Amino acid sequence: MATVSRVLNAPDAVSPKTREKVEAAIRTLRFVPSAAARAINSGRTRFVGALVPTLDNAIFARFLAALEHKLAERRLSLVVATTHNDPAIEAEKAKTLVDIGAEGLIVSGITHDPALDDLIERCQLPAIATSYHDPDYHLPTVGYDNAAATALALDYLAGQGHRDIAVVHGPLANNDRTRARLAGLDQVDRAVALQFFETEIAIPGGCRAASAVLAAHRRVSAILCFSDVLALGVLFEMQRNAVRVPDDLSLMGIDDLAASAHSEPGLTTVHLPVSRMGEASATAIAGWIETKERPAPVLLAPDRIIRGSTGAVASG
Amino acid sequence: MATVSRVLNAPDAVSPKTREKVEAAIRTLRFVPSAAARAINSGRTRFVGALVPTLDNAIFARFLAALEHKLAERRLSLVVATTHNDPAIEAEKAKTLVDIGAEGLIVSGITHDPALDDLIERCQLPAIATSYHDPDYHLPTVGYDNAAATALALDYLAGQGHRDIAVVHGPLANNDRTRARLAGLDQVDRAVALQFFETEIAIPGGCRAASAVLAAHRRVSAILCFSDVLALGVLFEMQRNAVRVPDDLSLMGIDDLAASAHSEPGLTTVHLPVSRMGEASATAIAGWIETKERPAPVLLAPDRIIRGSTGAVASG
DNA sequence: TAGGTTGATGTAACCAGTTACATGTGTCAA
DNA sequence: TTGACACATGTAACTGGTTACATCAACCTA
Repeated sequence: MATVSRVLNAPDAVSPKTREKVEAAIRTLRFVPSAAARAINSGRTRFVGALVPTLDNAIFARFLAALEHKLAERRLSLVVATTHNDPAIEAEKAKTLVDIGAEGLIVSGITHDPALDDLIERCQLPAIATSYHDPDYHLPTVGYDNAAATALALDYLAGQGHRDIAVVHGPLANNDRTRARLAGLDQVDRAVALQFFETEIAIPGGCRAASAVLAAHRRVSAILCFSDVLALGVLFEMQRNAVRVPDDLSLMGIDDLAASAHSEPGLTTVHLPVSRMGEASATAIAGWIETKERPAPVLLAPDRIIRGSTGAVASG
Repeated sequence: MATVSRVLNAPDAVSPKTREKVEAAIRTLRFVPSAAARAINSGRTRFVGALVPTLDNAIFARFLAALEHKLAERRLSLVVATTHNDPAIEAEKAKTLVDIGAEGLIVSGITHDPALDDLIERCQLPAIATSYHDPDYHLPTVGYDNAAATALALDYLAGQGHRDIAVVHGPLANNDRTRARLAGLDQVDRAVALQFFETEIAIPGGCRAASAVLAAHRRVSAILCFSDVLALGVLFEMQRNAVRVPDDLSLMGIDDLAASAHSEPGLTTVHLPVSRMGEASATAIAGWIETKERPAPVLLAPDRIIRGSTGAVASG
């Protein structure tokens, strides 16, 4: 028994001929070591859980891809669960992840069910809040400043002379990221009239919002979407209605999806460093698990990307 | 000890007052049951692993979303690992998943490293191959007939009078799905001249392929992309070059992404039922784990979706 | 009141490994 | 030849739960 364990974990400590005998026995007996038995001794299960709103938005897929990749480097696996922005589902799935042995948790934003906070507290579980920045939050945040991102966008549009702007955003319910982005607009010190359009964060949602913008009484010269997915939907709808972008209407997004760089016109947007966020989250949670030391919050700067979908308003 | 276990798993078997005492003790002692210890007894870890080529393509994200959802109904969690279409990485990550205790594996396609087959064999691990259909494969497949999907597409284009068609596809290396789709073209019994363009499966890949198509000596009247992501890239590139779709060139994809229904023009495509595939995979693997009985292969029919991106060739 | 039954609770074996420690064997120098 | 030491290997305790079984008290019936 002990020798088998040594062959598997420290082959050098066993003489070559015993090792070979054991290895032969392992093969003939089809012996497969039990992960649970190993876990009970090491206290390690070697996986962490990530709770994301959805996989349908490429922005989360990109985040998870980076997270998974970096975790794998630290020999950690990734369990994924989707919450559909419902704190109750999030808390429930978090419970399941803990029940199966997750060593840490990655969550989105800072709005959560008390049951989730309680779970993290009780289990003394390393947990990181992403897509958000708040150094005072009770969990370390790894993310960007959502308000700064929209401020960056609106500031640019205003700087281009736009005074009437439609803002297309996702549902406000249970979504602190969207609310923070909304709040960011107030940081811009310019005289701009805003009209707000709430819709589902998906291509059809963008299309519907675009129709609503076109149907609105007050005309706008630019549309700011809080997500590139929405902007892409808007772009398609504009093409359908023969509204030229950016000649008739400027369009700006936030996220910087892969598609945004290659659409026609290319989408002016604010790049959110979700890949780096995935890597930073992986590093933070892995470090926390290994050293037992809570990591510091990480703030990642968003970045304005100017492409062809925006133009200046002819003065006068 | 036994009583604590009973309070947690069968509260009715304990008298109310003992139960309360135990619950109070659990709270004050911050007792959290160990997942590993439970797993060692039940022999269940309650999670399965999925190995997908990438998360960047929305098609896999949609598959995983459905898979995760349906697994959750069966009280199973999902561990996700990406392979980048590299069989060696796939085998390595599969090993990691088994090491941490995955009760089953979901893989893509039927081209794998021998090490993976060996692992599945040795561990007697329930494993399902998706995105493919082959009733004779040594693992049960849950998927669609890739050859049938492209045949459906090419047949439609040929029926619309197209005789010169460009085929834009992803890398052939290590990708049996792409090769099967290529083989499907031969099933179409029509006189059609095909030109092939291999590129990376992503929007920029589609853009580059589109440029290549436009630069080719021989003109085509239609482009068939083996993936909607590619078709979207092609569409953007055509817009950039003022090539009208479908007036100047018909464009057809395969996948039916969310974006495809709402692009301008809407993308004619072959719908691949990846959500149903996710659900069916979840049902199959969960059933296999619970009943120990290997499930039957599942064949899901692809479906032609005609939208605005294709048109008939004017005869003569 | 004795005996049977029921329900609650404690005891200890068990799951499948890891690891500290004890034992055994072989090599080498004195 | 013997003691010292290194190295290999076996033994048993330990991880943290679950569960079969034993025990015991309370209640009901004969």
